[in-house]
Amino acid sequence: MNMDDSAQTQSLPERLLSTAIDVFGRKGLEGASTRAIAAAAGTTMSMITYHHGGKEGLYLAAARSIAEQIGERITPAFAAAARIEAADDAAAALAQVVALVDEFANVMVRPESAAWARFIVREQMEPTPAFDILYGGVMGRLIDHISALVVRATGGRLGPTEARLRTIAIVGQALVFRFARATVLRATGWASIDAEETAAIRGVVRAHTTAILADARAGAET
Amino acid sequence: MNMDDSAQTQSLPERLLSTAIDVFGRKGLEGASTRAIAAAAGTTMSMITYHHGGKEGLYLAAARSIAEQIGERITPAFAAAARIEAADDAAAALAQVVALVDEFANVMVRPESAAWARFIVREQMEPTPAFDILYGGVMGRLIDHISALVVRATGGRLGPTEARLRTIAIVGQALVFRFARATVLRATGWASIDAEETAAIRGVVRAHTTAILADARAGAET
DNA sequence: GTCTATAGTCGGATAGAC
DNA sequence: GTCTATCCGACTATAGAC
Repeated sequence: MNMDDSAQTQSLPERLLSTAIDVFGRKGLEGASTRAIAAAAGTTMSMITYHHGGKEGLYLAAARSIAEQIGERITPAFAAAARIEAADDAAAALAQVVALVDEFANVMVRPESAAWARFIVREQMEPTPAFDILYGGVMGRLIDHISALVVRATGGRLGPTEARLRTIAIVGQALVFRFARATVLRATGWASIDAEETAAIRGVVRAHTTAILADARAGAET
Repeated sequence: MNMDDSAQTQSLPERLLSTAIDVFGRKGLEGASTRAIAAAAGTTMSMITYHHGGKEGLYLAAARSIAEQIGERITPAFAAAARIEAADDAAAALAQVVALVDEFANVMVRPESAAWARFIVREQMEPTPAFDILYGGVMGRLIDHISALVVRATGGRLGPTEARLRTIAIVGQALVFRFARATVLRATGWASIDAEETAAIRGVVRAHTTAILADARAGAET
């Protein structure tokens, strides 16, 4: 239930926020108690009311914080993607999709993504107003950019919906290693996912993404 | 919060069980209240104590019920898979993986899977003793069979761990359409997933699976 | 800004009527 | 087997001391 070591350097509102992402992700909005969150953040429940206006306010603030953190990490990649989208070079677009998905897989297997991944998956299953914050803030843009690149990478023959479905399926390959973590560990017999395991996962996702796009391009040309 | 129309024909313990899968899936073990489950099943809380020995007992019974239901549906497919595993025919194995994943995708997009899919995803994120029931009962066997077929389909060069990683990635493509449903609807602009949408999703998953396996086989032969 | 104390609600378990 | 009534603990929110 504890947070990272930087807890000491964070202000109390920040500490509450990062703890909230973790605990809400594990227990859900109704399953998490404000007492437990406050205790894990080293303070008392009434501080949640004071700083975030109550449990609901803390939950929405947690969603905003997640969208912000992810946005900071991938905005640079979006700029590169936008350049390649404009260039209309299929080979470059394919390479960029593979690079983006590879980076996405890398983020997904790293422990930092665990807390907000759990939070996001819960919002998928039972969306609340927080889902709008997450989708509008980062998820929608990710799909927009990758699917635009997928269209380019396959020679421009894919319709927008099919490109989006293919994008979701491709990204799903990387996502599964985060949200089905318990199954991944059981199936492989791994105790944890460290450097070696990460490399194996990323290699598989890269190989699959390349194979899918090359095949889709060949199919489009026929 | 209501269940299917067959509620009238089910016995009270069965009604409690199917309602519990739905509500636990949405709210989680701690988020769901026994009063809410009992009310949705048209009875009172004390019936949960009587029939399942309390909230925890009901939760484990829900997990057993899920494993049982899925097991009934896929055991026939396992028999066919086992025959092809023994035959060692790469083309047949490839076709069988595509067929299994296609059927899996079909189940994943249908509304019946929604309730137990949510339940399973929660167990992935925060495993409880119920995870052992789910993994041992059905998930492990699914991965065992598909990965054995993947080894055959790619010419027998894949190691067991890589075959399992590839299997998880392939299955992840189908899974994502279930557990990231909210994002799928937003990204495509669909209001729901009916016959036409299901066909589009299955087409994408089939195409990707075929492309991945064909490429892996070609790579293994080099 | 941060804490303690308290009020009011809702949760799960159980006893007992039918 | 099913329900009602009740107990007790845990929860959120809030008032007020420092």
